[in-house]
Amino acid sequence: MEDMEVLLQGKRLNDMAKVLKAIGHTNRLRIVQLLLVEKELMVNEICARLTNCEQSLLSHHLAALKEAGVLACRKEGRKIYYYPAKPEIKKLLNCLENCCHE
Amino acid sequence: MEDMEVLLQGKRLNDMAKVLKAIGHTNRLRIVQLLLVEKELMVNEICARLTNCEQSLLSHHLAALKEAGVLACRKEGRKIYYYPAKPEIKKLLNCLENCCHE
DNA sequence: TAAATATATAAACATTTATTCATATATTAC
DNA sequence: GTAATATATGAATAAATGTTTATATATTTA
Repeated sequence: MEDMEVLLQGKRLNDMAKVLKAIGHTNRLRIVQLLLVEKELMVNEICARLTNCEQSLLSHHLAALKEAGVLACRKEGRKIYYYPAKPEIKKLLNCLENCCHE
Repeated sequence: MEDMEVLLQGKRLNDMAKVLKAIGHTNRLRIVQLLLVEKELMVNEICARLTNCEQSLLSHHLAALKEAGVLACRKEGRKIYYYPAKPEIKKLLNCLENCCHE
């Protein structure tokens, strides 16, 4: 019972750390902010708005953000639109911004 | 002017990513949670509460968290107490927890 | 169905971050 | 001032993450 609680805490911590790792990267953070503002964008459009992030690299970033549960996507023909996976993401980013006023 | 805004954004993003990187690690996240609950703890006490984290490694972790502006510390004799650097840290962790209900 | 477009994937390599281990510093106690 | 305690530091190594490059897949268009 105690064991189980410890394990759950551990899993929870892992999930939390995973989200932090996913967005703890300048370009990935920028991607998330971009999608919070624009609601959703296709890969191409995201790529165009970033610096130092070519197609394949962006694809890796998006996969990481999706895997961490930060972004989700939907397919429309050959285009794929990415968007924030849940409203809590926006709140998280707001809190983060508040943490970083100098 | 525009240049400056871009740079400031860049710096802001960097600071934000820095905080995320600092706490995006299971044991460091645990440290922060611990200190949010206990208000403050000396290094030894933190060490005792963690698994897989010997003195020197903990010291490196604490330095990283301090450097990122997540923790602060005060010295009392030969003991050093660490504590959350600002109240926004607690809010950030709360938001993070909300992000990770499954 | 061949070419073009949009995106993903996988392997190789580069860079960063985490961990260990040995040692240093500062403070207190004897 | 020597020993003990509490913590930090630095260099070496190990492990994880980021980036590139080349190629694959899926969809649409001609």
